Amino acid sequence: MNEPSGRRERKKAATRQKIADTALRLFLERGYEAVGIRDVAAEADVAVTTLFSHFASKEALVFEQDRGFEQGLVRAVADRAPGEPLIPALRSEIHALVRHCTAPGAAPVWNMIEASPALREYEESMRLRHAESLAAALAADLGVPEASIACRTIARFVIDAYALAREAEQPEAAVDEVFRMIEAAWAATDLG
Amino acid sequence: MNEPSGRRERKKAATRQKIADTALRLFLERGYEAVGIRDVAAEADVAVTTLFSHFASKEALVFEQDRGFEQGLVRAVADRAPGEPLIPALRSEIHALVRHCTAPGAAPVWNMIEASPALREYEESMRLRHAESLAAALAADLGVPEASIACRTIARFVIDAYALAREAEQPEAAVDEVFRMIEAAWAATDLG
DNA sequence: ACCGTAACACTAACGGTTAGCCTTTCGGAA
DNA sequence: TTCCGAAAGGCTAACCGTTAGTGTTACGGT
Repeated sequence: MNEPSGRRERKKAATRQKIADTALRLFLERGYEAVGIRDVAAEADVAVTTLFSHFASKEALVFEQDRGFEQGLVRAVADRAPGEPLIPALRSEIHALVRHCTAPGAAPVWNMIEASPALREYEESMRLRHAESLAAALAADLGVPEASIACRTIARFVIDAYALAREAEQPEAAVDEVFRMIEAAWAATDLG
Repeated sequence: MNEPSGRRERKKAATRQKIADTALRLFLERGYEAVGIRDVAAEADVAVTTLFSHFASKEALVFEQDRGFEQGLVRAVADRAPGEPLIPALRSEIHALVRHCTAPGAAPVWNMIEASPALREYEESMRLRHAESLAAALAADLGVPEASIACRTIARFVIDAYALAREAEQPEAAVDEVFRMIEAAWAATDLG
């Protein structure tokens, strides 16, 4: 009934990619707010409704790879080397994310995001989702109930580290500074 | 040129209050999404544009007292008794906020907020603003630069405590649990 | 060869938000 | 007291993101 591999899947993926590429190009050329959904759809040669069947919102066009970030975090916990302590594993994952975002080529996109309140707000709500996924992964890894306050707290703190680093002048140093605090917070729980 | 006290100010405040009261009443009666801005404006007997000159968005109608929360946090730092340690002062402020939100009479409003993604998202972005104000207050109180990572981190953590407590089954206990972690994080900084 | 359905298109609208422009009303200076 | 400037409010009309409703095409599995 399923087993995706087929022409359909390829076409769908191609359409999605074409929309995302077109959107990002237009946004960078003319500015995020100056480009309307109808512009993107027309330039990508798809209907507006098609665009929205691939992306839930205009902002989602910019954060196309959001899923990767989320899965990276979860895997940093679940798939870490046996015996590797939790917090350092998370720290290096956050380091990787920050490096990815501060890479030279990525500057224009992140400038655009910082210039748009709508995009900043969307990113924050995205991070909330990431924190919840991470909390679930932590709870699973530690064998405690999902609602565990300690897990949810650490998850939020880790996401905060990413957010704070992104706004800092020296992102890498900021990650280390915040993680020193997280390490202490973690040690203060029953679980640490 | 200014010195507010006048009939104009009173009328303006009255209009604002009337709009907020009407909006909250309609939202609770019919549900947040089922009530349109035009409904609120009509029922409050003002023009839509007038409504938007008092409130920046539909969501802002629900969080009318947002300012009070923000100032409370800042004052908890700035106006605390001389010699009183920082973190406990923040903890009792958060306790007060949580008690305020979990008060019996407030339940319908918070249920409504939890039921609406738009309102939840707005609340989160509101908290971001609060965290930034708190970070500034902390930096001022401690005599460190505004950009100080430690201040910004603690501010975020404190706001997280509020957010986590609001979602917890036992909000008061959650506040204490998170603040044990914050205390440890604070002690791990240069400032603590 | 055929059927079910996923992908896409088109039209219209809805609802929040804003721009442009005009009227009223108050506060304070002349 | 009078009058001017500005603030508050109003009206109209639109913009823009988003969705519902309704088809149409083309692919995949049977």
